[in-house]
Amino acid sequence: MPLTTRADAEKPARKPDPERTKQDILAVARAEFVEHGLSGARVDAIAARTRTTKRMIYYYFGSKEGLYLAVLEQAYADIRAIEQTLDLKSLPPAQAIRRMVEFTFDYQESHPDFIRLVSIENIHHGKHLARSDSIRQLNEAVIEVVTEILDRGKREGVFCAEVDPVDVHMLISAFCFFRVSNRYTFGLLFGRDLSSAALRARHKRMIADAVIRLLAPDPAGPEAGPTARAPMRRSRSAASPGP
Amino acid sequence: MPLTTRADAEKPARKPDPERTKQDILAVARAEFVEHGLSGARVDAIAARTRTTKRMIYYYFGSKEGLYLAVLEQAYADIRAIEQTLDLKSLPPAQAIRRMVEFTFDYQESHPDFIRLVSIENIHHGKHLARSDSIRQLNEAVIEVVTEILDRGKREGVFCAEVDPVDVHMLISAFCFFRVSNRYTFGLLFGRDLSSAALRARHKRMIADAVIRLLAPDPAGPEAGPTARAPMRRSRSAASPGP
DNA sequence: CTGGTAGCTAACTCGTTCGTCCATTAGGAT
DNA sequence: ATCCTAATGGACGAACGAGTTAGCTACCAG
Repeated sequence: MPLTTRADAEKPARKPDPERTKQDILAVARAEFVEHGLSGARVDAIAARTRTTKRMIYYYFGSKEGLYLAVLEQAYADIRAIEQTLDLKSLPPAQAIRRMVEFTFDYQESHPDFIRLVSIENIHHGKHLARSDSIRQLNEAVIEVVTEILDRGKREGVFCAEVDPVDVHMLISAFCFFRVSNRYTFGLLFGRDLSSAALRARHKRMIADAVIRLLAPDPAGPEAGPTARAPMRRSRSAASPGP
Repeated sequence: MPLTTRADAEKPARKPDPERTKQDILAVARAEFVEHGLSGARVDAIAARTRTTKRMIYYYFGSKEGLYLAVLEQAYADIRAIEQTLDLKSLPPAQAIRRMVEFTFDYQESHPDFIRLVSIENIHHGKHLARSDSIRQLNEAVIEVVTEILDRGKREGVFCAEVDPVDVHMLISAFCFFRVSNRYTFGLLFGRDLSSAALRARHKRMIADAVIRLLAPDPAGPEAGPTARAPMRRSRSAASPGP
C-alpha cells in the first residue's frame, strides 16, 4: 500500500519512544493553550494534532490541568536556561542596567507564548503555579543580578540608594510584558502597530532611559527649575501631611 | 393571593422592566466572565445567579459572545465616564503628570474587573473589541490630555521635546496594569503581597517619579558621569552624528 | 521462544453546555 | 373589551468534551 509508505523509514515510527511522544504532546498543547486559554483549549484538538492519541495525554499527564501545568513549567524552565547566559558584572552599572533592560525587552518580545501563558495563569489566579514546586527559584537569580548592579552603582555614586531591586525589576518587566500581552487592545485603541520595528526600537530605548534616569541620584533636582515641584521631590518627601 | 405579595410594591416587579433585566444580567455576567474568562464562563451559571432565566440572555444579547461584548463595552464606557472628571490644565506640567499617574494608578488598582476583562480580551486577540464600534474614541481623550501637558511642559522648558504622548501613556498604563493583572504570578514568584498598602504607596511614587524624570530635559547628562554611556545618551538627542 | 511490561490505539460513556421551541403574561392601542 | 406585541418562563435537544474501558504492539529478560 503506497498510501502509508511504511518503508520510507527503517523504523516506521512504530517504535515506542516515550520522550519524543511527551515532547510532541507538550509542544502541541502549548500551542493550543496559548491560542485558546486553559478553558478554551480542547483536549481532542490537541490529540488530533499530535502523532499520538488522546489516551496518551492522560497516560502521561493525568488530566487536562496536569498537561497545562507541565506546559507552564516547561515555559518557565526555558526562560531560566536562557537568562543565565548574560554577563553583566563586567559592565559599569548604568550600562549593565541598560543591557539588562534590553535583554528583558528582547526576550519578552520574542517569546509571546510565554507571555500569554503567564497571562492565562493570572486569569486563573495563579493557582497552578502555586501548586508547582519546580518553579520558584529562577526569580531569585534575576533579583540577585539587579541587586548586584544596584549595589555597585550606589558604591560608585551613580545610583541613588532608595530604590528596591524587586521594584526595579517590576518596572522593567511591566513595560516589556504589557507591550506583548496587551498588543491587541492597545494597538486597536491607539491605532498603532506594536510589532513595527521602529516602535520596538523606540520603546526599548524609552524603558531603558526611564529606568536609568529613575536610578540616577537626585542631581539637585533634575527638573526642579521653575515648576514649583520642590515639595514633592521624590519618595515620601511631600507626604506625611498629618498632624 | 398573599403568596406573591402583589401589593408590597406599587409595581410589583412583575411589570416588564427590560432595562433592569438587562442590567441585572450584565452585572452577573461581568462577575462570571471576570472570574472564569470567556471560555470558562458558563451561561447556565450566569442565568442561575440572575433573577431571570437563560432565555432572557439570548433574548437580549443573542449569544454568549454577544453578552461578553456587551460586558466589555460597558466596562470601557464606565472608564470614560470617570476619566473626564480630572482637571489637569490648571496645574504646572510636572504636577499635572504626577496627578495623572496617580489617578491612573488608583483607577486601575480599584477596578481589577476591568483589568481582567482587558486581559481576557487580549487572550482572544482583541477580536471582539475589533468588531465593536462603540469603543474607540475614549483613548483619544486620554492622549489629548497627555499631549496638552507635554506641550505645556516643553514650552516652559521643563520637559524634553523628544517623547511621544502615546508612549508616555503606555509607560504609565503598563506599570499600573501589570501590578494588577499579574499580581498572582508576580506575588508568588517574588513572595510579595502586591495588595499591601505600603507597597502600593511606594509603587505609585515610583512610577510617578520615573515618568517625571524621563520627561525632564537632559540636564547635561543625568548619569553620564563616569559610566562612559556617552554615545548612547537618550533617544537621538546626542545624536545626529551623521553628516 | 515465551512471558511480562511499558508504550500505545480505538471506541465508548456520561455529564455538561450552548442554544431553541412553545407556551404564557402584561400593557398599550383601537 | 380585544388584539397585538414586547417580555418572560421552563423544558428540551443535540453536540461536545473530559476522561475511561478494553485490548493491542513491541521490546527485553530469561
